[in-house]
Amino acid sequence: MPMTIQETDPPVPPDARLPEAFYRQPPPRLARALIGCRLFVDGAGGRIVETEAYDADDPASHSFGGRTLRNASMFGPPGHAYVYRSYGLHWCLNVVCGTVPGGAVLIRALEPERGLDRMQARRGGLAPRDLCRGPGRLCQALAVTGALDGCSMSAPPFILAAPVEGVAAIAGRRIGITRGAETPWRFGLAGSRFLSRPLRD
DNA sequence: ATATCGATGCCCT
DNA sequence: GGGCATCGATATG
Repeated sequence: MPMTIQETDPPVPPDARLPEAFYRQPPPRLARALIGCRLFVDGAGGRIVETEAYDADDPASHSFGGRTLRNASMFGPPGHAYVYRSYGLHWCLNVVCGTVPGGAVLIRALEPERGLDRMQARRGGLAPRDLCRGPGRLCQALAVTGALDGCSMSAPPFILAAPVEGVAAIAGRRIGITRGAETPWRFGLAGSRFLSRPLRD
């Protein structure tokens, strides 16, 4: 008989919905606040361990040059998704936020907790550690595509829930950008093994 | 451990 | 045509 992993999913948080005001804060603050939150897409996902902030005054941000067809969701309501295609092949998920238009938080990594079997099936049977370690990998594991661009994070298929335990977040420089590289708007859960890379200044 | 490279879509000049 | 908010494979210390 083949060795199978029996899933022992922890319970879904009873009230997943975060208040609308939660998303009305500047991207760096929301990026920090999202560390430790739980993100599920159709029940698959886990604890967010890595984020990055972007805003309209930021040369690294897709919203920097103003509204276009691709970034239109960044100028829509806070608390909705901005999903874009990266390097022609990957998808990346952001949470739109801020007190002015053009802000978003990129979800870069999470610690898988629920739906391990589905995530592994989508990711070629990789170990849990490698399922959601990076924004493109995370979207593949959770089946996030452009079809979810503009959708509310407070409605199916999304669940985004506040942490149930204390969170120690640390900051560093963002990854994979050329402009605005000094800005320390990358946040990570201290000590997590599920980061895409260690946090660096 | 770090470095380099190719794949690939599409927005923008 | 240039430039990516990436990934996986390969090469080398």
